[in-house]
Amino acid sequence: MNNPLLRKLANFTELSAEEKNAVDECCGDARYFSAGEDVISQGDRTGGVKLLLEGFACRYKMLEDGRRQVVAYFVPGDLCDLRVFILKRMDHSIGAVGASKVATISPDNVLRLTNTYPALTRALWWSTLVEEAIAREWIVNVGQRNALERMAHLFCELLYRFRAVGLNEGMSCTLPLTQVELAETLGLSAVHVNRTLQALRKRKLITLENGTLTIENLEELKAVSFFNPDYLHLDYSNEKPQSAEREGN
Amino acid sequence: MNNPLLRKLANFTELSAEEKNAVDECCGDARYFSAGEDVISQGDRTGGVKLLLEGFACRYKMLEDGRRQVVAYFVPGDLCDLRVFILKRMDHSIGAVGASKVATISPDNVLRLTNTYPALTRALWWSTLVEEAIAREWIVNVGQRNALERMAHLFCELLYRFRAVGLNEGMSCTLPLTQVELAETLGLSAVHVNRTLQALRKRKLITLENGTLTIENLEELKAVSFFNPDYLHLDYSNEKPQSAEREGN
DNA sequence: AAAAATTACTAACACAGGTTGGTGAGCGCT
DNA sequence: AGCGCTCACCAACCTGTGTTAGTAATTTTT
Repeated sequence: MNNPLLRKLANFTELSAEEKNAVDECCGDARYFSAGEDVISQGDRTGGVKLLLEGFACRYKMLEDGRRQVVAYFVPGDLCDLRVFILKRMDHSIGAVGASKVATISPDNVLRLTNTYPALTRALWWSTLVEEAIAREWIVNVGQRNALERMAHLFCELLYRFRAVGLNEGMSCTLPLTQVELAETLGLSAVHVNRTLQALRKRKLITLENGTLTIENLEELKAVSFFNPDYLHLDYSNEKPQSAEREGN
Repeated sequence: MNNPLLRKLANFTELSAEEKNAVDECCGDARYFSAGEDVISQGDRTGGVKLLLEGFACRYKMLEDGRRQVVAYFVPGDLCDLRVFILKRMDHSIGAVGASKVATISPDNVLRLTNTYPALTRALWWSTLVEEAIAREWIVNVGQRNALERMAHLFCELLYRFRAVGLNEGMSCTLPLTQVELAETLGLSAVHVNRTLQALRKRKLITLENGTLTIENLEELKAVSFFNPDYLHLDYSNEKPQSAEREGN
């Protein structure tokens, strides 16, 4: 089964074959979006829940004067809030950052799944709680950390998240971000993003080229950014660090 | 019925007397916390859901080097994430800012309520979605806005939220925040908070003294901070601005 | 009622990060 | 081949905000 949502949920619990099938069937009709295209725009009526199957996407808000802030990234397997359809209109947009494949799960299907499978429901709630925790950590990031720390922290987070769905290659992952987009994510100017990237490269912490991020020294990158992965709640069985390439921390 | 949670949910839907009673009964045993005291601390095992009944509280995270960031405020009627008990440990703390009264609703009661009353369940989901939307707006706030805009935006938000539970007196509300706490909320230094407060006072936009915030010119305060209340989703019946002292935009 | 903390507030200086105005490489058009 | 566009990158200068080091007024503790 290579549904990235199932790979993600496996970080929290084990699901039965029946549950996995039920999820898979809901991801049937998917649409492709090209880089820069909006999946949903601010002000749209809220429809079904979106699931990113392939690619890289973001959630962003615009200020009236044109400033833009990215408030979340989606890696494959990420759902965009399970219950949005309760609200009337989107107060922000979802945009494809790289070319992406997105499935839409209808409200009916969400209700059917959550009414039928308690273990699956718990796993889905876990994923929304993680999403909220990430948002909080981003507030800390822009509020307290300086440019270098912020960027280092973001890269740590993204590596962990790609790894959680098996989309890393060792310490590398595909990350089709421009420096302007990074700036709009970190609350910096594009020029300063450039300076900061160079500082990270000079310190042999990362490389970022051709849409690929490689972390050269994860321990050091975590240390300079005060990165503590607890907020990702990837601790499968009672409070142990996740499996795969398990780390200190 | 003067349960602040019910007053808040009334912004989204009308609940039956039975549903209101069911909620009320779950708020029975409450505890008092004094200013500065932690309601829950980072690392604690997650227990029941907390409901702020009176006072003012915050959610905050600490960095290892002592920096602190407030990532949310709670006004009476606010629940602290409906489903936290799915996670094992708190990745942040909840602290009383002013003296506060907090009820604890057990996981069992949450499950019972949501399994029994669909309309109530929808209203509770609405409140968690609003909480998430506020977190996102805070990312925008610290990421894109300068000191004056940030502070103005926060004060607008708080007035709207106090008003939604009937805890305003016209353009005033009780806000027992020190300048240091404001600094830790807005990602500024305490000194700059002081400067910015004075700028807001000089421009006749607000006063803040003795723990009371008064907004002297809401329209202007909204304008300087690009405040758009849509993200609070207080639109009761189809897309109309809320009642009470209804405003433009 | 004295002592100790906490809080609001001020001034002078320092610096992180923003702004402006560039260059050149790469890439998809026609 | 040439045009337009995007992107990474660079240098010089400017400014918003942080830092440090205070004073004075309140509040809390003893």
